[in-house]
Amino acid sequence: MAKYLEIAHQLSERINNKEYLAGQSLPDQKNLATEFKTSRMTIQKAIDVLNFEGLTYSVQGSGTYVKKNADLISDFKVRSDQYVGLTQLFGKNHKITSHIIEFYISNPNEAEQQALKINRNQAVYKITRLRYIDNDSHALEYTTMPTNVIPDITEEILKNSIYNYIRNDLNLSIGAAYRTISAEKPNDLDQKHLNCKISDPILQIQQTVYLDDGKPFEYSYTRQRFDKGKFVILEPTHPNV
Amino acid sequence: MAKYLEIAHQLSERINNKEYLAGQSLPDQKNLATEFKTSRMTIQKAIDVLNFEGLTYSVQGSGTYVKKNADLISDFKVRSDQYVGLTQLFGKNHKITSHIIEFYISNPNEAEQQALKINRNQAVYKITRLRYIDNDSHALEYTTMPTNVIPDITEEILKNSIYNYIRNDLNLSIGAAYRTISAEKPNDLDQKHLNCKISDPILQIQQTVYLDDGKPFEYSYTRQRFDKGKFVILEPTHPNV
DNA sequence: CAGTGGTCTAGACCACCTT
DNA sequence: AGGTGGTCTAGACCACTGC
Repeated sequence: MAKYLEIAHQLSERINNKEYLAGQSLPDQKNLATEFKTSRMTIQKAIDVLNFEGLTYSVQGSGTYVKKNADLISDFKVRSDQYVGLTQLFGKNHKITSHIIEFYISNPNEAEQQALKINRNQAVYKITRLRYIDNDSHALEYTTMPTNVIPDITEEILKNSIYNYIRNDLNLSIGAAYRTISAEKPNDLDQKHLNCKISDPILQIQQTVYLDDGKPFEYSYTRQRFDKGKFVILEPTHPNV
Repeated sequence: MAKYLEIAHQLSERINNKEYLAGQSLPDQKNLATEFKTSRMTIQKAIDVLNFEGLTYSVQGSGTYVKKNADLISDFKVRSDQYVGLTQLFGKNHKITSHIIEFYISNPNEAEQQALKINRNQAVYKITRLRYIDNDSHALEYTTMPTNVIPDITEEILKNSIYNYIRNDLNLSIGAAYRTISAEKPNDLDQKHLNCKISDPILQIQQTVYLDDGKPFEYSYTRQRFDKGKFVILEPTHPNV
């Protein structure tokens, strides 16, 4: 492990242990450099990590201070060591299963072509799954993936987690995600599969997900009954640039 | 302007101008250091900025590559140079106005105490506004702010933007935001003010917003009719740590 | 193996906050 | 003025990739 990460880790433990108190400052960089027997640049890289994580913030000419919501930040970080497929979001304490409603190969429509940056001739998987959390039908998921980017999907994979397949078997790493969240009226399929009344709103998350290198590999909709889930985000500050 | 930011800026322009093509690599750090007459550390800080912004990514032992969705990233960055009050999100091309429905000082309820980290005796502003975009009623906003953190709010301020007041007049800088997005059934007030039927879903954004130093200053709900807006996010990768 | 990015050093100067 | 963080240097060694 790099020295600066090691130091960042130790400092964050001190913050968690209240050795450095919220609102108060850390020792100055020169002293930290002496204590950790390293150079100031390395201390600064460590502090950059803490600042990025939102545990601390630095004021030029004054010092580096522990944020007053440092605890919230740490909490959230644990919960969102994820990447959003349902499996990641709920996998720890709950059992996720899937029923495959549709699964076939076809050509992309215009929205899909645009989002996935492919043309009409590039075949895509079309996947419709009903997802269960602890045997309770939870969400309808419509997924489109180009066959050349994510090859050889099987029903077996769909019954578990596509994301685990992408990461572990295809050994690809997932990058950014672009999401649009909206409230919708339930359509016939929602009412049938999600067991909802005509007056029950639907929370829809539409997302395009990209690989590390920026290539889009998934265009999907997830629809769930309004009382079955919320979407949570922590938006950090980025005082950069 | 710091040299590394200047270099980052120039490199990002080259990416926008397709001098460096998507999927291809930048010149190596040593050459860039020579070109910009600087040290490798400084080049690396510049590249860190690009990587952070999602324009590029680096692979140890191989090179630094332009992401294939670099254009999407730049686009989004422009649109979200914000901070989420409605004013920021829509202010450019649209006229935002507000009708004040309620505005008084009171004591916080339990949820507010917890979110704002205050006790029952700390007075808070309670603000209910109906917000218009281009004279079209768009959203109901329920805001709670501690009077000691954000003092001297007036009706005049509420008719415009609280966020501009916080930034420009109080000279405070806004930090992270924690949001929960959900779909809800319309209540009586929604139906009255947002002109919606009982079957029209509501998109609700509940947020706690923090200052730079981590002190929470706003706990609010924004409710809008399902067909009046969506919530959009771009979630970057953070391969750190 | 050569070439790349990742880390680290020991010091320097600057910009800014505090008093 | 003194102390703090922000930047920068010129070089070094290491870890990894890809031929």
